Amino acid sequence: MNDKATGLELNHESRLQIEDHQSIRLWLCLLTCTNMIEQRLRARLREEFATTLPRFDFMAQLDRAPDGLTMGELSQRMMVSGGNVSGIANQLSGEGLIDRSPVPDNRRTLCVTLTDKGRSRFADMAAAHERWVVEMLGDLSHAEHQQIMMHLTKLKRGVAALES
Amino acid sequence: MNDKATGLELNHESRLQIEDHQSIRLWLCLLTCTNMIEQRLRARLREEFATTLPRFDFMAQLDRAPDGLTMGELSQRMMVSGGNVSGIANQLSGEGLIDRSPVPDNRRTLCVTLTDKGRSRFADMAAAHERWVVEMLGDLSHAEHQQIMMHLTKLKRGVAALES
DNA sequence: CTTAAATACTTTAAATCTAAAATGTTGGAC
DNA sequence: GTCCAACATTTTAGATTTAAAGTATTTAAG
Repeated sequence: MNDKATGLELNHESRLQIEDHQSIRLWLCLLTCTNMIEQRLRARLREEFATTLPRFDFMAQLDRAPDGLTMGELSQRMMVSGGNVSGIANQLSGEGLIDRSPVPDNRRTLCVTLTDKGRSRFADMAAAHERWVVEMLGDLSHAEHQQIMMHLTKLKRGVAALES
Repeated sequence: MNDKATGLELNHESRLQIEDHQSIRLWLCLLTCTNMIEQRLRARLREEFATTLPRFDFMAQLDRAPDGLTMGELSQRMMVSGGNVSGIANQLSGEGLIDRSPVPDNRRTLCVTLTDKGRSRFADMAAAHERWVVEMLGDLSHAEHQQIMMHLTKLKRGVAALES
């Protein structure tokens, strides 16, 4: 189907191979980009705020959801295991940065929210975090941003649509 | 600088905010994509080959470098700490999948290569891995692949060029 | 009502990962 | 030659992460 796009005439075997290598290369490129950015953010959060990326992510999710989130929702949105969320919640709760309050009509569920202290602590970190991300991605123009977003969104939908 | 590109007239404050949010959104999109793909690959490697992504990555790096790699090179290419590489190397060496041979003119350095057993074991996994990646990224056309690669490569260079 | 399956969360055990210290090696500077 | 900084790797200690088992609660079927 891509023969027309490339204008090359290749037999099935070699075309398939090329397609495969292309996908692998794209995947490795994606992975490298993400790792590079992640490591820089991780290092800066540690140096300047003595915290970790998952802890920051946990608070960011809560900041985006003013009504609070359940542990399960946090696990889904952070894309980590439930046990992991429990552990981070214990830390942050111990430091007075979040509250875990029972939900009236379901005693299994906990609603997690930022405390005032947590919200103001997060605000400082978020401002720096945003500066760092803009510093790293700012080279790209508005149009390029939109193009990549469009492609990655399509990619994301394709992956999410797969069974299993 | 992007005012012209967007055609919108925004004051500095709001334009900056929008730019920031855009970079953040792009970063989160990138992160989500990578995590989704990574989790699927991780699960499949575990289910079908009883191995982990870092072990696979370790062997993949060696497969791509027939002359072998030093521990330091492996650490750099895998983007993980040296200690981590040592640990995985111990595992794989214990299973007879890699060799660690001293380098004649530098007794600090070890040259790591795949054994025949390691190479054939990796071949099976690589074939499946390639199928999985193509299955996930195959929705995109050749042209789209190239565009994303181009943008991500630019992004990567931008990040790598930053000081510190 | 009773039971069983599903849900929300926590705990546990094992693997992974990191930063920092330790070990051994090399290559000049003097 | 001696010393000292840089290098390549391993070890260590501690934090993070995961899958799976465990606990408690809810839902719904019989």
